[in-house]
Amino acid sequence: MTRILARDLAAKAGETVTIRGWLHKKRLLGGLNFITLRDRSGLTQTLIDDKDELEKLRGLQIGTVLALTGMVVADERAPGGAELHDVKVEVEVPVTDEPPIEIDKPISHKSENLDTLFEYRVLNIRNIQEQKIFKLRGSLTRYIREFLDKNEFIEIDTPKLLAEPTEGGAEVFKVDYFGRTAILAQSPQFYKQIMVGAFERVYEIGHSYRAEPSATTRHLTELTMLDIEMGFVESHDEVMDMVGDMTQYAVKKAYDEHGDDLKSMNAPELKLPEDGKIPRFTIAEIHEMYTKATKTDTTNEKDLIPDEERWISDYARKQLGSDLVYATDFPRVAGKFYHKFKEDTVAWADLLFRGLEIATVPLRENNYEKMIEQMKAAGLDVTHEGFKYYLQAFKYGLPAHGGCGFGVDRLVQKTIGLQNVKEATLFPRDINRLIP
RNA sequence: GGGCUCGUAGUGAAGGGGUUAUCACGCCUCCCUGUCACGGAGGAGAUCGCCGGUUCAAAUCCGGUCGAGCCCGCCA
Repeated sequence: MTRILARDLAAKAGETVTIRGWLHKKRLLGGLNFITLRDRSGLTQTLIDDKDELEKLRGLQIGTVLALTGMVVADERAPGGAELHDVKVEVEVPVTDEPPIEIDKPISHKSENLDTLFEYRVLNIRNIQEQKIFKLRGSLTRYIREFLDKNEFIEIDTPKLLAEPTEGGAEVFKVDYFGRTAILAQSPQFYKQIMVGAFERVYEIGHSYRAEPSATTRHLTELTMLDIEMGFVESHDEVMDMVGDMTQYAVKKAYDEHGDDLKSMNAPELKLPEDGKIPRFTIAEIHEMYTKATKTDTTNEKDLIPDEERWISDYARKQLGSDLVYATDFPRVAGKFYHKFKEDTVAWADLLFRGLEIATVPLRENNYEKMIEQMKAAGLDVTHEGFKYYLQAFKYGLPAHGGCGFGVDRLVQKTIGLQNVKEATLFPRDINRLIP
């Protein structure tokens, strides 16, 4: 008999159907016994009154894979308004070992229990509430792709195994590569810029690897980055607007699609600027406002300190009605050799979402001679093989361009309001976790 | 890398010098015909992370160690 899903049960009243899924809950009341089955669409309640059928489930634990065949009966006492009666039980995969955790109840996300959360990820991802996080995540990246595709960006994939560190900055992982040393890519930075020379507009959603010994609620060693690069840009504003529009589009759509789920996860109410213009403050302005408001002097910092990120986000939400805010005009000293510089500042903005940096949005230097100059000024060996192919792109024609590095894990985390970025990741990798 | 906090049945928690180591959920047995965090009766399950020290006596105090969490730093 053809399988039907839990969500379609009510429409099949009066018919005999088969559902397949996992044993989710037994409620044995004696003569009247309820069995809840879980499939990808939800839960189905079934009523088993036949002693022999019930006996097939003796000793079988939650998670047992079952096929249940019975008559669909509409009954308002049943969750979802319908349930299965006169059920025939077929055990497809028996589970006899007691599961180490309970999955029919909310899984603890308290920070002190995160270790258990990830230790038993294989099982707790079967929890319906837990699955909402990753269904939302799937939707967010789907809407991001939708927006970028509409705007004629090409999705690309670039290598994660690289020859050697050339960019500076974050620490890299080294791996043995047939006797040579390879490194894991910290970002697709070079490759996406190179691709601007061919496609103008490109993006990639892929993994980046950071060997920084950062033990915080916002760092992973393996993270999912959305990298975007667009050519023939007129201004930094144009890039910031594009990234801002994309973010608002994806988050708004996700809220529309998953409103009930987000509510059940206690996600904050979404606040986006009515005119679609994300508020902007320069780093210097934020330092000044923060210093004035908190009496903590940050005016000599080159970047925002984490508390400033939270503070300015709080300000933007409460005063300006926006969960998103841009911090612009980083001081010149914060810039890297591939950035486009202004007089005292660098064309680099951070997009903050609910207190956390979720994207860096810079403009790149595209002039070959200037690049060489800036690389030398940064103390880099421009004749190094690692730069050869990168510089070819500049030498043979790279238009003005800019883009962003956008943390997908952080976007998911903050959309829901999770405390730790790892909670938004199926199998997080951090400074001391490599399994499962 | 620095600071602070925490390791007690499978899971989540209580207890902070002398207890038979407590509770909830889960698990096992039995009762229960409308449960949906079902209910009721009974039961099993813990050398209190590990090593050492103090003490007549350590889950409890001290030191070390291992593991975890949070904040800071680092960080495209």
